[in-house]
This record gives sequence, structure tokens and C-alpha cells, in this order.
Amino acid sequence: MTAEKTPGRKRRGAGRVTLNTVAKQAGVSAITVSRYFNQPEQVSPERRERIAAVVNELGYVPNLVAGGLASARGKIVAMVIPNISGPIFANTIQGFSDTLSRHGYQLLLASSYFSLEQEENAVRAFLGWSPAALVLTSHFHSAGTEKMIAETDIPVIETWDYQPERDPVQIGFSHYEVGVAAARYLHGKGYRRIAFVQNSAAGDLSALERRDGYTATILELGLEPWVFTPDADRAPFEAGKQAMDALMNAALRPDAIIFANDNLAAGGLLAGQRAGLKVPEGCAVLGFGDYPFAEMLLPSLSTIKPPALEMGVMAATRVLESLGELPVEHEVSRLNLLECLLIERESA
Amino acid sequence: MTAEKTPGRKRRGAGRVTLNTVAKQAGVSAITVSRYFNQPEQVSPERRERIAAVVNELGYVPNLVAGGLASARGKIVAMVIPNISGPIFANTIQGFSDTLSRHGYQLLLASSYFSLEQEENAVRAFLGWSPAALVLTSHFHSAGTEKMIAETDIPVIETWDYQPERDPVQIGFSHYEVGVAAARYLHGKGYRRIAFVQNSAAGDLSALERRDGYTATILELGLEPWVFTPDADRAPFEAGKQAMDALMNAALRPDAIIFANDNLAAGGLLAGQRAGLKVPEGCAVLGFGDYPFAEMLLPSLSTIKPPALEMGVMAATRVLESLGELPVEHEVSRLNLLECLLIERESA
DNA sequence: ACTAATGATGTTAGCGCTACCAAAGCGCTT
DNA sequence: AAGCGCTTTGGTAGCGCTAACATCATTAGT
Repeated sequence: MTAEKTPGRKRRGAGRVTLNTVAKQAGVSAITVSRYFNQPEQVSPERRERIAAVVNELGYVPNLVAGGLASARGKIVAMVIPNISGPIFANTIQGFSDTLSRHGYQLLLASSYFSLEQEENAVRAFLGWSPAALVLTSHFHSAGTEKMIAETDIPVIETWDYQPERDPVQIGFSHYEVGVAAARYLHGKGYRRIAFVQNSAAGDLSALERRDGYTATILELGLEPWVFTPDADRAPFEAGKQAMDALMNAALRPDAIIFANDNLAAGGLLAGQRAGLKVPEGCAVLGFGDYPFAEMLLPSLSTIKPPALEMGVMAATRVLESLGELPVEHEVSRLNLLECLLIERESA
Repeated sequence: MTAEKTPGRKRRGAGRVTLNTVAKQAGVSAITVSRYFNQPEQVSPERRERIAAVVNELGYVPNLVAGGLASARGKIVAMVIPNISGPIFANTIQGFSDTLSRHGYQLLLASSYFSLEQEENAVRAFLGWSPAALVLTSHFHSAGTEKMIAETDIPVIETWDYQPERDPVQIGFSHYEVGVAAARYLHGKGYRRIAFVQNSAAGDLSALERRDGYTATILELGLEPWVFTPDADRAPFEAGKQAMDALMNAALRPDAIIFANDNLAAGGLLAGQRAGLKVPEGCAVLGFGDYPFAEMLLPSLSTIKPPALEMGVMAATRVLESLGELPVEHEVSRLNLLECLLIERESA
């Protein structure tokens, strides 16, 4: 029944079901079918019904690429995140994606592995899809990325950090304050030789801010900062073991250790236990991230829980608000500071 | 310098930098600039250089939406996965995404939460973006989804399972055989009262296949199957605890337990330990998934590791091959059976 | 030297959809 | 009865790009 009468040379999308096919079949104009999908309330009920029947019969799927081109805004949102499989970022992605998909937006995702160059490439490619919004992680970007986000007119959101003086919408928390809180908490518990174990993964610049918060606070408390840096090429779990072994063999052992994340902390915990160390009596252990296994360890791991899921949901909410898909509560704020939660378990 | 001379009424994408802007500025035709991006080897070096300079100066970013419409194939690949934040699927996504992005393809991602309806919605929306390929999880789909994947002409790949008789490309492993292997392994170790703890999450149909493999094998070995199903509304970790408590209070305790996944197993392990149970002497524990924390537990968790990352990489490879982006090794096979690995640690 | 083959570049016509306007239909007021 | 505002519908002209073909310059072949 596909009556192709075009005589000439060019026939690319032959015989595909398009808006026009549906329109003809339903006896309405193309634009009406378009409205049926985008502003159904503007189409009379009878036509809606007729169009629905035809759509169903033909199995028509709207071509969003064409729609995106015509309207210059696709229902798609781009996100670049350091890595997808990390236990914490995953929650942010999930919260973001789910909130968006409830409103018919799709997620375009890429990981940067903390590489600014990879981030830039991803952003460039994404902008070519003219997404409705762009979500990045942290405020550390290459010059090229900065240029692009300054020039684009779509909303840009930065998560997982919080820099009041920056221009894009900020949804995050202060890593520096996390370092401060960790040091103060252990100090309050009576610990005095508090060490900090750095992230072995290069490029995680936010982790350095946590360390800086720690260092500053320790000095302020009149104690001595003590930062241990594992070998850069070790996996986090192994790096944690290395750190614990090294610290326990030091002349003057620490009585508490802050690990830059829970993976490191778990490694430290296990190495300590295998060496007969009692936690927290012999040495307290505090992590960061509240990874899913933190409560599964023995002793369970005290840690600082970042608002990972909340950031994803809030990022999506801000995006939807600025697209007019969601009523704006209060006033869209450029600065959204969320709180971390210190979860006190057995290890500290 | 943006000389707009169009007199008429419609001006939508006003003053945006397009292919044409670049072309004029560089003194070449639009198609040459297009070639510069898509088949650079067809453009002479001098022009390449000139175009590169202009692109850089204007900060031009190709509009992939327009390109996708014109060429009827966007450099985008869609994936639907049960959930993004699960520790195992995350690896598949990561492997998939990374392999693709190395070839300039972007990832469109959605999660279905094991809901066939949500999967169908995601697939429908994705097809509208005319992706280069579509990747799904498992072979359980709604009728609507089946219809769409039958009618579309883009490659469809199913991962995380393996059904030889199905049409789409299969990349996965046999869940049934995992159940068989788990039962055999414990039997070989001398255990005789082997229980199986089901997944509390409804909708994970693959988990049921693992159970079936277990049941069949246990019967074949002349033992008695024993399947425990936790309350459906419990989080996995809690469900594992519940299962362990219940099984340990049974009249005749099991001497080994297979948990449908590592989260359940971790809960079981912890509940057992808190109750003074020695693992594996009192009761062996075997998980599934090799979640990152499996080696961090005490005792470390024996488990079956699915080829999560490999499936992602292989899915991407097959996609790229069928798009002609990658030389085809051997012959593109529709059936790709990968192996799980039983990782023997301390718990079983 | 003349034609054929090759490679680089340009011209034209859409891809399938929506923005923009215009117009028609309807109930109501004055 | 004419005018007004409102809703519903349709016609037209692109959105920015690339496929397909056409053209031109260059080189090779006899």
C-alpha cells in the first residue's frame, strides 16, 4: 500500500511511516498530528481518538531527531560524570535519570574518568545534540569546556561541589567542610593523632579539598597533620591496605585515620584486622561516601554520606524547572548547598 | 559581522554558527566542511587547515541532530538496563560506554527497574532518536517491545542472558548453569543440606533461572531442594539477614546457603556472625555477582562472578562491527556465550 | 596528443518535523 | 447583525545537515 510515485533520483527514507503517513490516514493535517503528541489538549477529543487509532495501527514512532531539529530543542539531557560504575556517582545518575524520564526526557551519558580532556570531548559531542541542559561534575574544567559552557545558551549545572562565585547553577556540598567535619568529629571523640589517607586516583581534585579541610582543622586544633599518599597505581582497596600497614608500622602510630573514601577505608580496616588491630580501640577508621557495603563490614564503617541521590534529583528538578516542565518552587536558586551526613557506626 | 539579510518573517536560529558560516568564512562550500568532519581524508590538506582554523576561531560545534536527520543515522546508541546504580550492571554500562565513545558514539541510557512496561517506554522513546543500535538486558520483554525490535532495522542486542533460539544478537551467559554450578560446587565440597535464598526484588526473572538450575541439580544429586523467599519489600541486605535468621532457626539447619546475589549474601553473613555462627564451618555461604565488597568482607565472600564488563565491551564491539566502524574478527556471531567465574574465597 | 580514470569540490534537493502566521468555527456581547 | 475573543485547524517555510549527482582539474594510459 506504499504508493511511491516520486519519479526522480533521490529516495532515501523510502516507505517509512512518518507524521504525514499518519496524517493522511487519519484525514487531518500533519501539524495536527504533531500537536497530538506535543500539546494534546489543543486537539479535539474526536481527532485525538482517530489519530491514536492510526498511530497504533501503523506502529508510528515520532522521529525525535527531526523534531529536535525543527524545534531546536530535543528532549534530551546530557550528563558527564567521572565514572559510571563508582558506587556514589551511580546514585546521582540514577536520581537524575529517573526524575527526568518521568517527564519524557532522555539521558545522554558519558564518563570522564576525572580527565578534563575527556570531559571536554564529551561536552563538545553532547552540545552537538542540542540537549535541553548539560550537567557536569565539580567545577574543575579545561579552558575549552569553560568556553563552551560560557557560550552555550542551555542551562548548565555543576554537581558534587559548591563554588558560590561560579556562574553555572551549583548543586553540591563543600568538600572542604567534609574534611573539617571529619577532623572535628574525631577530635571530639578524643583522638589526637589523626592521619589522613589520600585518594590514590589522580585527578579527583575534590578529594584534595577534603584533605585541605582536614589539614587546616588539625592545625587549628593545635595537632599535627599527617597525610599519607598511597602509590598512584594501586586499586583503592589495595591502597587502603598499604596505607594501614604503613601507618601501623610508623614509630608513633595514629590513633585515628580518615580515609579519602570508603574503598580505601575498607582496605585499611581489613589490613588492620588481619594484623590483629582492634578497631576502633586500637585505631579509629572514618571513611567517606557511605558506599553500600559500609554497613556490611565488621566492624561497620563510620563514614560521611554525601547527598548523592539528592543531588541527582535536584539537578533534574532544576533542569525541569528551567524548561518550564515543572512549577518553580520558591525561586530557582543558582546555589543549592546540600548537607553531608556523618554516619556513626562502629569503626569510629 | 553576522550579515543577516533575510527579510521575511521567520527567523528561528538567528545568528547561530552553522556549517554555512564556517564554509563562507573559509571560502569553501558547505559540503566540504561536512566532509572535513566526516571523511577528512577526502579533503585536501590545505583546505583542512583553513577549515580547522575557522572552526576553532568560531568555536563551531557540528549540529549532530541535523546531521542525524539528513543521514538517517545518528552516532548514538541506546541502552536499557534494569538499574544503573546496581554494582554489576554498572560495569556493563561502563564497558559499553567507554568502548563506544572511543569511536565517537554517544550513549543514551535508561533504567527499567525490571519493569517490562518501563522498558517498553524507554525503547519507544529511544527509537525516535534513530540510534545506531539498541541494547537491552535479558530476553524478557513486553509484547510491545518485541514488536518494535522485530520491526526496526537497527541492530538489537540482548545482554546478561543467553537464549540460542532468539533472534537478536545474544551476549551473555546461562543463568540456569550458574545455579547448576553453584549447587555442584557446594556438593563437591561435601555439603548436603544446601538452601537457596531468592532475590527479594520482584521482576528479576533471570534470578529465577538460577534458582531453577539449583533445584534441578539438587534433585539430580538426590538431595532435597530448599528455597527460601524473603519478604518482597525488604532491601536486599535486610532480606539476607532475615533469610539467615530463619534458616538458622529451622529444625534442621542447612550446612550451606546459596544467595541469589552478593547483597543478600552479605546480609546473611553478617546476621550469622552476629548470632555467633562460624562461616564456613557452621554454614557455608555462596553469593552471586562478585560485587566490589565481596573481597572486603570477613570472611571474604565466595561468589560467582558474571562477565559484566566483558559483556559491555563485547556488546559495543558487536555494535561497532555491524556499523562497519571496526574490522570484523572472524565473523560476527549472533550467539556469544561468556563464562562466569566461581571465585573461591573464605566463605564457601 | 587525446581520452579515460581518478580525485577534489560544488550544486541541488530533501531528511521529518515544528514555528509562525492565517483562517475558520463558535459562543457571546453590544 | 456586526464585532469580539477564544479555540481548533491548516498552509508554508524552513531547522542544519548530508546523499546523490554533476563538474572540474589533474594524472595516467595508449
